[in-house]
Amino acid sequence: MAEAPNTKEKVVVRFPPSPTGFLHVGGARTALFNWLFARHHGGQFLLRLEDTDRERSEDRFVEDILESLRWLGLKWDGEPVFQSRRIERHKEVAAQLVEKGFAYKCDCTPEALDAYRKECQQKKLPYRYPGICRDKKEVRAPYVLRIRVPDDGETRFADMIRGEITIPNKDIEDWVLVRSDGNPTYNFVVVVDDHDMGVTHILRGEDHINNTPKQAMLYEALGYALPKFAHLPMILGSDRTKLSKRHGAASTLEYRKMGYLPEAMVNFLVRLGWSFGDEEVFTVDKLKSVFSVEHIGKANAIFNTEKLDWLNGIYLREKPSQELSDYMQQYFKEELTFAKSVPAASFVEGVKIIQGKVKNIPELIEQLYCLFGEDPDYDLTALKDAEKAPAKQAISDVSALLDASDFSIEDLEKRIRGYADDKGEKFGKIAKAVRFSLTGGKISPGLFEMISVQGKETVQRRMGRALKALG
RNA sequence: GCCCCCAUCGUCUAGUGGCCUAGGACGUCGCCCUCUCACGGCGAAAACAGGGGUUCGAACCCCCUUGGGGGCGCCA
Repeated sequence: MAEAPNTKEKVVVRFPPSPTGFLHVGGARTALFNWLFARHHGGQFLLRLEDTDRERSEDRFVEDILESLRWLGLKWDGEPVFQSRRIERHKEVAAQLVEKGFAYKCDCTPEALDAYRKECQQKKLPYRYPGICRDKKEVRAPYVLRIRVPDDGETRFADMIRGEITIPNKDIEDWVLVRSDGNPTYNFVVVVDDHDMGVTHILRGEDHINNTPKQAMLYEALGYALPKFAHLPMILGSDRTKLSKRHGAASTLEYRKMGYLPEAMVNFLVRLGWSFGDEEVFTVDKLKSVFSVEHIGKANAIFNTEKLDWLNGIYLREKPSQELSDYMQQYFKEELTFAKSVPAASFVEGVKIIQGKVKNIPELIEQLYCLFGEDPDYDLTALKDAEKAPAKQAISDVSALLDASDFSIEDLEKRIRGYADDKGEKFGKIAKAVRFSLTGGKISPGLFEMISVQGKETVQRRMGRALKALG
């Protein structure tokens, strides 16, 4: 049953990656949850590139992120916002903050602070900016802008997943709003941008919980309405730590290369931290109708691809062969050059008889190569010695039998099964010999389907070569 | 060290006080189906971290311990 989207509440969410690296699967899942949340509520899903760290931001990462989202089918609304282009606005708000007395200038040097930080570590004391410049009348450039955090009290906020979260103000330092070079920091701009973009709900990783009170103070200081927060459980690597570059194929697009279908990836990712009773397999449409934060869990999940493989097999099996062929032409063109001269219709037929037996696209391509690539090398160990002579006989008989066949599956089945019956042989034996002649080994798609797809010329040529190999 | 969050099979999870001798899924292992490989079917092993409460009754509520994760930047 499609649940009617809640149209009463306006929903605007955003996904704000920073283009300082590839989009890893944790980020992809955050994007997915946001997108699903927006689609479920008939709201907007905005994209913002947090590229204020000019040193580390790169265009290729922007492209990687956009391409990852496109691949997964997570269409964003409107044009992506580049945070770096909003710096004048950020400075304007910073000035307001100083004017209202919520922020002050600080000329402590990074070196001095580092030394103090080390000292704290040695003494096993918690480090926090000690407030040296809080009441200074005069500061010398270069200086940073710090927010004045109350010494007492606590800051609390509601989390849609975890309930109320409370953090004592004494544990929050007078953090930097604007760097000495004039560039604003993350915790500051994120508030300004989310407000300006009209963001109503923030779904993000649990690693941001500690940033939330800092941001909440700013919302209050600026008189902005506080959005609703939902801190998602994290996806951890197999070593149970936060996902990062060193976790092998952490980049989303790598999974495309590994031959996972986007629908499998989406299905897999959504089940990491979200559930819907006993159901495991979801179409995107179904997700749009049933997704809800209430079913998001609290505990971190380990990224383990066993279930992904299973899901991928399901989606591979179900995908219309023509669509799957097109998909492969789009993303695996290089790998398919061996099939250039194969007629399109035969290629699709080939895909059709293999797609149900593999769990990713490289495996599918490997099998297609067996069908359409170069003739195989014959692995004589595939047949026991005692099987070789009867196999030769069967191969040569079947080859002759095929002269008159129209190569339809029905006709092939009738002829070959008939031959086995006539000979008083088990069909399995004949099949094994024929399979060997066409593949050089013992594994193949269904025999008749394979023969039909390969066609008379290839089949008889390979049979001839097999006979030669058998001596 | 300080702060925050979390805790059910190996993994993803259902479970919101009695329906739980804890359900599903992946993976693993048997068996069946079968022209091979897959698919599919059937079955098995496999978990409430520990200790205290509260209650007639606790996987579920509270506290402590332990364990795990995250955060403590002029990164985002």
